[in-house]
Amino acid sequence: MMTRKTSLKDIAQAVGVSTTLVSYVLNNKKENRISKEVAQKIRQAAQDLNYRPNQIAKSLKLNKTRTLGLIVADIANPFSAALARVIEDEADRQNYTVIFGSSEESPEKFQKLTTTLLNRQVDGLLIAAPAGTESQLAELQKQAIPFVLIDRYFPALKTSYVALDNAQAMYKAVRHLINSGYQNIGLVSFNTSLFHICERGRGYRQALQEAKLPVRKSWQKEINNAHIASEVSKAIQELVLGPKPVEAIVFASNTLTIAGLKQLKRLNKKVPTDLAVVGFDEAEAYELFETPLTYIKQPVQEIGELATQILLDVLNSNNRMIQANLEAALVIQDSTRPVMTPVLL
Amino acid sequence: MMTRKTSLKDIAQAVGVSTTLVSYVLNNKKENRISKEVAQKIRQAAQDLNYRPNQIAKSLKLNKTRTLGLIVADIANPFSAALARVIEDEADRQNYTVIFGSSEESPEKFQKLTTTLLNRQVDGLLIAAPAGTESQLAELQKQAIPFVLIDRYFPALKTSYVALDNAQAMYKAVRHLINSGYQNIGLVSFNTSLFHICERGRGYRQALQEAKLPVRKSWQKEINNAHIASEVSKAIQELVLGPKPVEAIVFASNTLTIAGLKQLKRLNKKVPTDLAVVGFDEAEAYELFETPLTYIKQPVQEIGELATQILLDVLNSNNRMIQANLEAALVIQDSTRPVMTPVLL
DNA sequence: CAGCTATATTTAAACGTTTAAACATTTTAT
DNA sequence: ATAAAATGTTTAAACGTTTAAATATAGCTG
Repeated sequence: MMTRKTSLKDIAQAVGVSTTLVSYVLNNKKENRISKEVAQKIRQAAQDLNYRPNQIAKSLKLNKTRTLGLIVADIANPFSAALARVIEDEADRQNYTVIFGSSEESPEKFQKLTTTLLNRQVDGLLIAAPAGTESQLAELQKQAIPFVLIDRYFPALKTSYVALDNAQAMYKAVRHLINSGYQNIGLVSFNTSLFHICERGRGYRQALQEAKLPVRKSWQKEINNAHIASEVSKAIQELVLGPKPVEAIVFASNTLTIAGLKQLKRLNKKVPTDLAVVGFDEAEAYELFETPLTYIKQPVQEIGELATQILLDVLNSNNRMIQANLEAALVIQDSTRPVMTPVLL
Repeated sequence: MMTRKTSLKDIAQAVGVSTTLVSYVLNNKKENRISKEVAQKIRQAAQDLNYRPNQIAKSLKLNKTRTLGLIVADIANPFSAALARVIEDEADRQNYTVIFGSSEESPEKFQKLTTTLLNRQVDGLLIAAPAGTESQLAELQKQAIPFVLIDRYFPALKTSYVALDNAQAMYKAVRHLINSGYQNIGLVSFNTSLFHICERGRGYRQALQEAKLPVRKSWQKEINNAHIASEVSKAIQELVLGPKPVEAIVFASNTLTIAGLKQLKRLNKKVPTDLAVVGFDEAEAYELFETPLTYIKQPVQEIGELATQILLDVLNSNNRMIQANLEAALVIQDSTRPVMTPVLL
């Protein structure tokens, strides 16, 4: 019953040649040396026996698995999911398979994941690193394991990465708000050491400073990623109902944006009448908000493709260390409608 | 430089024993036979040399990869993403790795994916099958490849599956609408041969029939999955603005629900004042809609866990063919607020 | 001390590939 | 006619594991 899968040996036996010859034919090697008839017979037999090369054996021999490991921050996050999809596509195009895992922002889970993936002999890694994993990455580097960081990176670490120009992205958003007549602008970001998030804060402050607007500590809310719902609710409440209410809020991630919009809805604050809002990232959810949202759009496609390409280049020893900070687009919609100036009224 | 990874052989050499012994020690086999000191020395050496077992070699030898293949319909869909996450977790708990791919509902892509995954010698497959893949599944079955269907299944195919009790789920939703005073109820579903979707239609009709309400063809919209945005827009328009407008709409998937809500917003129809709505599946997006949505909640966790467990049981030859139709919950919120009856006014 | 048992370790083959090198046969050149 | 070159195919080893079977050594029994 349980017929074993056909191997090169089986084909060799069927045709009456050596497995070597079968291997050569099926891999199109030494083409000029092999007689047409035999090659034909071998191909026919392979087809007849429904031959499927055993990638495991191949991997063992060649010490290459044509498999990439992908570690995302949280596969349930649409940004991660989109990235995973792009990377999977690009890898597939180059005949690579992707194994993925989600670190849930935990350094321990991250450690475990890299171990698992490396045990499976992935050829290289694409990593969205959680906070506090810098030393782990340095260790990988020391072991000469090829990897490319995506989305997040550590300025002190000399590695290839593909990320956003986060400061610029946020700067652009805040400039847009200022140009649209908003002056009291709040920020809802994370309480984290992650460099890319800090950069978003920096872009926000830089835009305010350049416009000679005050940079208030109380308007920069830092949320703990583990308690988004409650902390964002509180933050928004303080921003819009406090003694110095803001005229606009800019968010530093899609999850923060969604939590924020929910709370604004709950507080019955109207956008942009009561305040303007700029979201981060795209999300289907935004489209169901009362007002079409102005948001910072990340080039997910480019990030995923470039990162994959860099990694594959490294694997094919076309060595190149690349540090890319791609530019975000600001999609301007009604949530940041320009303020009617008193002069015009 | 590029130091090769340490193998059993290296450890054996370091300690001065055979690789066999190293293998035994590191796998805790023949424990009672091996001298404590040697075992200790071997373990120490393994640690010192940072030994990582080569899973590829192991797989080749044991003809088991401890890898599951997961084929989802579309990883960008939150339902798929959630499922992937649950499955990944459950597999990981049993020390299995998951390789996944997304068929995008295409039988060709599906074919390619199964081939890829099988070439990588996955031990078994978890499959959300696209329409038109029944024969491919039958073929897998013929080749005695262990798999479990998730979410979708084919009644004619004797396979293990874990899915929803789709008819029941929809029946429940429509009954709830009827009990809440709605009589003219529209359905937005897919134009597909997929059994689980058809079942949703059946549940809808059954509820209407039992309540002696007319079942109108024009109230059952069938959308082509490739053109959701445009076709749902049109369907909604017809349902709410046509000669016989409906009082309620029930959707047959999360994507349809989101597209529908967007259009209702565009048409400025108020829920539940102008009409009631029942969504399918959960989605973060629902929470940003003007009205908290009544929706059919799938037990994603259970589906993923059960499917994985069944597959693993099969792999451990605790054979069991299981066909599970799990029950959905109806989360009742404001979008189906009971109609004020004239009597009460 | 022969024979047995228990304990500790090794030998050798296998999993399914790849590939350098060897071998055998035919063709070409001189 | 013979050496050299070209053509076609095979041999053998290797990748890093696992594991049945063989072997070696010591301890015990009567």
